[in-house]
Amino acid sequence: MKQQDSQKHSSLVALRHSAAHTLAQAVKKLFPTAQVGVGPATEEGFYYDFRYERPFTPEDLERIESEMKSVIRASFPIVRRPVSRSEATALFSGLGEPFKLELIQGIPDEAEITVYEQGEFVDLCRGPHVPSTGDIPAVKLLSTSSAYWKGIESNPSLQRIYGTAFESEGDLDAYLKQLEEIQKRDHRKLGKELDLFRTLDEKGAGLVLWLPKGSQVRRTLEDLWKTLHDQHGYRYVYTPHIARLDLWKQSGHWDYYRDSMFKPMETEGTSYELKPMNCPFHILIFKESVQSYRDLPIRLSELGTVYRYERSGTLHGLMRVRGFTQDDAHIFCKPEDLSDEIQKVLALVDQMIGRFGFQDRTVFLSTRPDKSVGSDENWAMATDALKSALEQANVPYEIDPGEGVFYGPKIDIKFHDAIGRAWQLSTIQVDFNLPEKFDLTYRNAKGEVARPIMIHRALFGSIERFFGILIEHYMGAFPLWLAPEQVRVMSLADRHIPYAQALVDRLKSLRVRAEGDFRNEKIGFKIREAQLWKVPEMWIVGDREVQENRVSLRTREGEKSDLIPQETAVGDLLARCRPAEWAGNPWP
RNA sequence: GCCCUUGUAGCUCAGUUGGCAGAGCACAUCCUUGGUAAGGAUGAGGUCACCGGUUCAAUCCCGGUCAAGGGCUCCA
Repeated sequence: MKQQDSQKHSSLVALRHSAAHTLAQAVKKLFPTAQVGVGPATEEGFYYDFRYERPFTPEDLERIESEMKSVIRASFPIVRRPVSRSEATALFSGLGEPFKLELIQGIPDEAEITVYEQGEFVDLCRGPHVPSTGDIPAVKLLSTSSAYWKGIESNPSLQRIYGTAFESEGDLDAYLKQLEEIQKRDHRKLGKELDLFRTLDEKGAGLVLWLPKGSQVRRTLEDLWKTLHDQHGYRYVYTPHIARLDLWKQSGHWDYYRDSMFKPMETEGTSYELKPMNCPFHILIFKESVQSYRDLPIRLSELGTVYRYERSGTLHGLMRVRGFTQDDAHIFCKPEDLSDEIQKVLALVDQMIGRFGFQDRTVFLSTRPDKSVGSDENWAMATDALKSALEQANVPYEIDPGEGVFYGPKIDIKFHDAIGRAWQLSTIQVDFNLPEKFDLTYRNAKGEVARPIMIHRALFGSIERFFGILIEHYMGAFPLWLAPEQVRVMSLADRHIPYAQALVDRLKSLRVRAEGDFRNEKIGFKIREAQLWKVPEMWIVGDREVQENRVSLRTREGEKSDLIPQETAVGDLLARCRPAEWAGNPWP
């Protein structure tokens, strides 16, 4: 089964790669002065880069696509031909393709050089390809953008044309449906429609305004987070948003992280810096409060808001912002406790994230990067501790070589949402660098001075980003326990308002997030509106309900149950509307 | 930051080949008191992102700035 999957995958790669060549062939035919860059298959399709005197327009794309289809109809055989270096150089200099010549120069001496020909088009390429342009059953061009030659900013800017190709029209249609689905779920669109958040834009790009409804969701998340962290032995702390630049020099952030930090601000001749991370403050708290091994491990947690300078072009809704709140914690422990502490974090990750209904989870262990600090022994010890924790917790994982942070290795956990997309949420990072920089010590059981190890960890990653992910995952329809408005009570006519208002008041006093819609509108109108706001439950009140102290219920999904006694409805709601940790306790 | 595209009412979007700015929804007032996704009427609402230039006249043409969208790169 696995082998079949991988065969299918590699044949799709060849198909898309051939589609990319076909794209280049079509562009060269319609725009003979265009020069070709590279054109690989990607995860979801393919692209090809061109240098041309003007940008390609959507109309150009249509013409190019129909030209591609005629190339496909012509069924040109795709022929592989090994060539000598001098032959290749002569060929592409004759064609006036400087980028291809540059690629040839980059091919090692001993490597074979091959070209692939289809009709009048020839491309430097190592393959593989499908046998004929006729073997591309379904292809579509999607968008254009710019990209630097070889992805280097100082290089010329090329125009990239994106497309995708599939084994069948049906597969292509399914893919296009998925794209539509992604657009429907876009958290920026839903965030606006549902009044969840706004970005400051002209008043501050990359900064988030949490509107009341979004703030309510955040509050529920944060309350639950704090409850779980209390239960797991963390101590909650608050730290400032700025500190003197010296702190960031001592921590090493100024050396290693300066490009992502806002510029320092001068006050009374002293430089202050906006915090990009919470860790140095937690370290200062450690120094204030720990002296003995008996105090360890100490777990300091904070929903700490940090500010990082992100280049303007990279900002994106809630997913990439300049001010965000980390669900942060730092665990300081004895070296021998490291693996144990990591296992505890893994368990907490599952307990916290497990309730959101993500499909599954993949775990990556990232090892030492090129740019890093610390001794080989420390890196080996920390990496081993992460491995042994994963193995003891029976968590399967993949190695991500060189993707660790500069101060230590890390575990990254990705979760798959309702439509299968993977999001990196939780991260667990071992750090032996900061404890040294700040000379953290404690007395061990033998009375010796020892150095603690530090673990940085976050479950959500950033609250802003996690909220964005949740909006897309749930398509704005938050589950009852998380919904900003849980119940909307609606009056049928004005004479029902006193009963309905009393019902809302009762629910509010029980800490249910209930609102009333008593406007002078027909019930159909109110229901439509509540549906559009994705309120999970609608409670409808008319003559029959008032007379018998009942309510009629309708859920967001359209299920109805009429004339439920109020006591039953309220009791049932209380049992469902809160996380299990708070069951039976309306005042978390 | 760079390339391309875009910026008109609270929202979604028309529009003017340069001559007083338009719709739907939302909002306000009134009529209607209606049983599970839109009852009706009236009204208010805009420095056409911002700054400058060309012109008798600029929302429209030109330049710049800011921001958003799609990418490159980077990442929570």
